[in-house]
Amino acid sequence: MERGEKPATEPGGWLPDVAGSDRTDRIVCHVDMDCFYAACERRREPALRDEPLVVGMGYEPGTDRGAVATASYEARTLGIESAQAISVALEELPNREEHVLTDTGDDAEAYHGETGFYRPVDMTYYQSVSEQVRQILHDAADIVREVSIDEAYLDVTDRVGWDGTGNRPTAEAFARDLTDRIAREAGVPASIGVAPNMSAAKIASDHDKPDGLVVVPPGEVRAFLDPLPVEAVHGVGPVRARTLRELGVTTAGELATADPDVLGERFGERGRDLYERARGVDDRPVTPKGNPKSLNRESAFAGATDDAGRCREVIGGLASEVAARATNESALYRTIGIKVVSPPFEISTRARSLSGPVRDASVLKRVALDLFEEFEGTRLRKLGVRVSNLEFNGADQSSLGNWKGSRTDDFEDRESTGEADRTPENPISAGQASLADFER
DNA sequence: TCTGGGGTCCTAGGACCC
DNA sequence: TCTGGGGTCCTAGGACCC
Repeated sequence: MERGEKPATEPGGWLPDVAGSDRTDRIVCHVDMDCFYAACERRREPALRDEPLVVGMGYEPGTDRGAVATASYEARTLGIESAQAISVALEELPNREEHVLTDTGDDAEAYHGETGFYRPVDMTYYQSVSEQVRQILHDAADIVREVSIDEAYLDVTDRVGWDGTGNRPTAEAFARDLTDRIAREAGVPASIGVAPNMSAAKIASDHDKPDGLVVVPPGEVRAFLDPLPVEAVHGVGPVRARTLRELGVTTAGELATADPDVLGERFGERGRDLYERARGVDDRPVTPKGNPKSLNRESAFAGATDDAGRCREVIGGLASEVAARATNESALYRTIGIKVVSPPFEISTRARSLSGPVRDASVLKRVALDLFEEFEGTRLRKLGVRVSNLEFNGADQSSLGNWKGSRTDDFEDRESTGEADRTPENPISAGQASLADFER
């Protein structure tokens, strides 16, 4: 391999030329579940329907711990927002004699709600519902990209027509059928946006939630986007919105007619993207989701602690969990990192790369603890462990890279002997390398 | 609104290489 | 020997998304 040349199996590396990537007549569908976690809870507990419902994690009655993951629309009208502290959210719920299930399954004495409910996140269950939805989507479209547990893009160019000519259903009929089917078979509501590209489809699905169905045909994209606030454009959060406001840009239409050079100056590469998205231009092809780029586990203390022993314990626990996930995903990692958050909310990260990919829980743990040393005794509220620079082997390798062939079955759970390690520049094996790295 | 957990992508500066 | 240009990798931090 020439130096600098990326191995072809590199996750997130180049993709083969995907037919249709630069077509302007694509039909892209964005499916977005409405309040997915809350909808799942209602599916198995119908009494929660039409009630204000807060789903959160980490809540401990009487503390500020825990944040809202999803609030039902009924709860939102009461002022409850996602990411809000649960203690605050519960105060917004009207009172009645009713119990609230806590994360530990006990009734919380701290709260007697009225027509308001709290349920702890149950990811395993939501995953199972998500899987049902996933199967429906794959049945409905040839190309599906799952973005998250409750969101996916579909390229339905070959199955749907804008105007319904030929034997194809119209975009609207297709989307209507799809939401009906998801509701019927998976038991959860969805909103759908259809447009000529991913960005516009995403904005469309968001436009009329819940239970929305918005179709934006090719000729109408600009007219649809222009009046929307810039925040509607994917990639514009609070920080960029403020910067844009300083430039006099508050709507997507204004962003679309802003000076692209100025945007490039302020936002770098992203500026160009935002500009194009606001103009309704987005050539990214819908591609199936590849392998993850990093795996990470983090956890917050109730309050903050400067107890180094306790922190080391947590780091060790998180490291084991990350290692287990890596095994689960057949991932090898070359970079190990930690994240520490100190009050009020200062985030620091540290990372170290090994000379070869490994999958070794003890190395992971030791490197993580080693990186943590510099923070020992510091007051911390949160800790995290992460692995990145991942490589995959085995049958779960998705779509790309398998053709490289040679390195599929020569290692199991043992440490990697990845190809990269056998190059002339680096003849040592990954196992040796990782230990040498650690001791240095 | 003082903040949970799991991710992605981009940027800037430094080390290092030819 | 104090000096060019081109490039990659690594780390740390930031913004954003769900």
